[in-house]
Amino acid sequence: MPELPDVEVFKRYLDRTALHATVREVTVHTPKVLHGVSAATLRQRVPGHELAWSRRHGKLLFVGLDHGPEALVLHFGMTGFLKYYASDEDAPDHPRVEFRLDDGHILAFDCQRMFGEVDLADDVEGYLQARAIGPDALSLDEDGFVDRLQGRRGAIKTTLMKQGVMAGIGNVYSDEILFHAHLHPDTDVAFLDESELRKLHRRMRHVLERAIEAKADPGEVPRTWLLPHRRQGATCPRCGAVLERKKIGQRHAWLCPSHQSKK
DNA sequence: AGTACCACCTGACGGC
DNA sequence: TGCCGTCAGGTGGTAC
Repeated sequence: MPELPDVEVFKRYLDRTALHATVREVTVHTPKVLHGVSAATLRQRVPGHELAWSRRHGKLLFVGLDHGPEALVLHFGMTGFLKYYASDEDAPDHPRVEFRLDDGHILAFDCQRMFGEVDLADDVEGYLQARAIGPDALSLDEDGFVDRLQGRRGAIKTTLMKQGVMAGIGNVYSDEILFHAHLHPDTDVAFLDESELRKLHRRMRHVLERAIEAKADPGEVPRTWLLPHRRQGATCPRCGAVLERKKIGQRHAWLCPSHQSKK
């Protein structure tokens, strides 16, 4: 479930491993994960270039080729992650695309369920625009956040998860943010006044930043969070009420019914 | 603009 | 033991 915090962790992993290495060879084991680019194009355009810079936007990770605008695009779907390794015995279970590097290591894009995507972008801004991806959730200041949400309607959970509204929040962290904001996930955005939206923005920032600090690891986030307790029969770490699971906008939300009351 | 539903895909898990 | 249905989760397409 790679959402913004997970992808930020992947970025930092890349930055301290494969970044600045030069690609020697690209091997596409599963063409299905390629979106918008062919294996032939990857093999033709990537080798010989340095993985020179990285940029995360929402759930997307861009890896720049040399110091130009062209970049690999990695989207991790539900089960994707990166692995950098030198020896075959350290290879992950489902390497879909492998980048053999000049430092003797391999950078693999692993994705068990193949919902992830690998692409090649001419430049970041154009790519985001073409895919109608909104601003990164962590790049929004309070005013920007209010601007993006005001005038909309529909469940707040669904709205936070729309990548065109803002990028990076998925099923798990939308629940976490709303848990911290004491808002029921089915609350209509139109019912939230400006001060409530500002408060929600502060909760969102706090949750995303703290999750990154915890390496997006459910075992590392505070036990007072919802995240480690999303399972049948679990109780709210704040008040002891039995947690509820509810379908909202075709997704399952977890919430505490006692302090996330519906507005 | 928002909602609903389906499809994609694999592996884990519960029920019988 | 083993088969089968269900679920997880992000996104995109389509119809209303």
